[in-house]
Amino acid sequence: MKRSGRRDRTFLRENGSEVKSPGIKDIAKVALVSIGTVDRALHARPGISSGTRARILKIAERLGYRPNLAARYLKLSHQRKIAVHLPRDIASYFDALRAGVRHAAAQLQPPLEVEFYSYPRIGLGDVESMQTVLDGSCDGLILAPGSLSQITPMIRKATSRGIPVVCVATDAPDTDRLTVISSEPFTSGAIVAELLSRSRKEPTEAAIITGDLTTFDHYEKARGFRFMLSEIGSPVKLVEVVEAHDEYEEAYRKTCSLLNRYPKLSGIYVSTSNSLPVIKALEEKGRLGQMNVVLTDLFPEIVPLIRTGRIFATLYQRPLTQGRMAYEALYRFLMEGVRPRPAYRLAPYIILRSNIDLFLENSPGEIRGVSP
Amino acid sequence: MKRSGRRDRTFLRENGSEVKSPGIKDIAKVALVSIGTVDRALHARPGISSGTRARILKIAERLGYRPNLAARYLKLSHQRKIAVHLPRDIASYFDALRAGVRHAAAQLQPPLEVEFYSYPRIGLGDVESMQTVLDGSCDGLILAPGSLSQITPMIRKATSRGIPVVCVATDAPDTDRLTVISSEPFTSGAIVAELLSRSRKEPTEAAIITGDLTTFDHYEKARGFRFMLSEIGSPVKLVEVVEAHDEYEEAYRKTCSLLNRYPKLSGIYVSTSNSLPVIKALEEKGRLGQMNVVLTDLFPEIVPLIRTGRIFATLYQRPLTQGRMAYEALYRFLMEGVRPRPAYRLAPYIILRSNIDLFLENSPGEIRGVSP
DNA sequence: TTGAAAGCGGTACCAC
DNA sequence: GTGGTACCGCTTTCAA
Repeated sequence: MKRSGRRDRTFLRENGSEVKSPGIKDIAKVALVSIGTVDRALHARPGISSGTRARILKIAERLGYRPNLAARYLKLSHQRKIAVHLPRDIASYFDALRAGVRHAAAQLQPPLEVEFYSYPRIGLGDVESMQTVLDGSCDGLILAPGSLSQITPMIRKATSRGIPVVCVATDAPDTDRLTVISSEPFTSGAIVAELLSRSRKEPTEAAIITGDLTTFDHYEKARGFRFMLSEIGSPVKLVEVVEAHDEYEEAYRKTCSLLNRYPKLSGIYVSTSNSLPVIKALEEKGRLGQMNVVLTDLFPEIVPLIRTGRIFATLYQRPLTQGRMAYEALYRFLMEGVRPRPAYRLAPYIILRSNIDLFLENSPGEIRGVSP
Repeated sequence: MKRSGRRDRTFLRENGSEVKSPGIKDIAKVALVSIGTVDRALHARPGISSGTRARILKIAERLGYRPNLAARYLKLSHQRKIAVHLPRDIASYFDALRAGVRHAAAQLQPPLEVEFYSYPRIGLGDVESMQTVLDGSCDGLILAPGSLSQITPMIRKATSRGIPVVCVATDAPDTDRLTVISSEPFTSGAIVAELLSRSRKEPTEAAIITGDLTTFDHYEKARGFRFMLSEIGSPVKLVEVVEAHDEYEEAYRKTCSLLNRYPKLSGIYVSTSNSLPVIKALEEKGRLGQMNVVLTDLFPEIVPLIRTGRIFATLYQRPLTQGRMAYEALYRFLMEGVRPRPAYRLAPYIILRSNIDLFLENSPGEIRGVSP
């Protein structure tokens, strides 16, 4: 039987007995130097001759030296601190994102100190929020860059001071942020186009209700939608892209108008979280349940609509995972010096009538599953 | 501006200055005892009067004592070892599961020592594989319980010796395994039924190709499929459930026969990984691309078929996540005494033409994303 | 029943 | 350039 083992802190001696994995003392003993010298060699510190350094490094490698992180953190126990700047709105989304950060922080030992700063909503209070923290001091930043023109220089300032910045939810291009974790909007749009097109032969009409096409995320969703329609030669025709600017009244009004103008409209894709006014309009016109409606994100009001099939699907942008990954990326960079990829683009989950209960079972509070 | 902080190892003194979080020394100082006594109190060790214990515990609570895990692990550095027993087949699935375990092991510090044991396939060599490890010694077990009748007593034996067992991929009911991490089969079947039914008005026929209906996982998928058909009043009629016993030849032969007998069959759900023979049969009969086909799991041969739309979808059972969660559950139990939920049921991912590339971008080797 | 002290494996600092 | 040593917070052992 094959037996492929993995030994982290122990290794097999030739006689087969297990011994503890080597530490700097073992290296020192073999190299006939002191542990101080070994330390200098391993960390490329000054005050050591290149000859001994090379010799020690080779020995360390031969012995399979791996530092004991517990010991290191114990000694260096100066707590690092990161700040998380996110809007309060939309709560269902950003609360989950914060929960993801918290979850990851509880998992990775030793934890970073995390401070949460909340401002009313994107574009309102975000700049001030970040300003206060830059005046103070912290070792890393997680934020959702809303008003790009104002946030971009702040990100620059932070990184120029050596403070790594991780963007979540949306990206800040042309900055040297450490990385970005976001749901991939183009794919979201493409998925919806595919779902709405599936097994239709006769031509039908669909519309998108979005926020603002100058927003990268919103634009990309529409682009992905169009792309997939043509890619699969869909019989669905996109008749309109409605910008509702994430306002309740505007979305309601424009949806009513849309439904009046397209009595045969059979599909709607709401590509932001602003879906409640759209549903209200559909309901009032008696067309909820008659059309294929795909939404974005999941919150309590949506659940019964999906359970009963009045809403076909919603795309869940995995805020919990985003938060967890943002923390992890920052953690590994701060604690281990590991640079993450420049971007992590998550595939959204497709939530349907058939799987929504499983999603709900796994989400509330418990986040990813294994926590208490 | 609201500022909700979270302090793990530091706390705010009344004057607002940050100090390090209290350790057992601080408790000892306040309680006017030695750190040894504090230790006895905190760990409910013998040799301490219940009076002082209560007093110390109260002080510890008041100070918000949280043990420094780095220090604890440093001192206790006896490495715990877990064994992972999984079949070699189906490699695309179980290799990913192993990778998930490895990934989690690299994340959670200090790592457990992980030994991988592989046997040819479920039902072949699994019992022997587990036997060897029970003879040896380890602190925990991760395994896919295949031949229930034989594995069940071994799980009993392990747990009776105090060795926790985590099941993955499939469950072993009526044992006291610590927990099970698996993809939810009933939901898988339900999702496929919903996908195949969507926006069909005229009656159509569908079939399931499965392994063996006496296998819980396979049975549940068929049950979920049937359930969702009736739940949504689907026009799709399930005409046959074919058992192919995960054999290539048998699946090919039976699919050919199926296609001959149902010339109007428009949907097929392959509920195990054994999809290649089915695809071959479809291709030879010229019906690949003509029908709605939904598969299970993702491996290289499938990718181009989905990209070109010849296969509608595949349900990905998230082996990486399963592996990661299994390790995490075992880790938290062994290291922190945290008991996991009795079962974690994962929602499968729906992979379509529109999102397959994003899945591939995030999967290969990099597993969950943030690792190097 | 309690106190004192020795490490665990690193890092950092001082003395040579 | 190099060696020696204190110390991080906790567990454990031995002595009182």
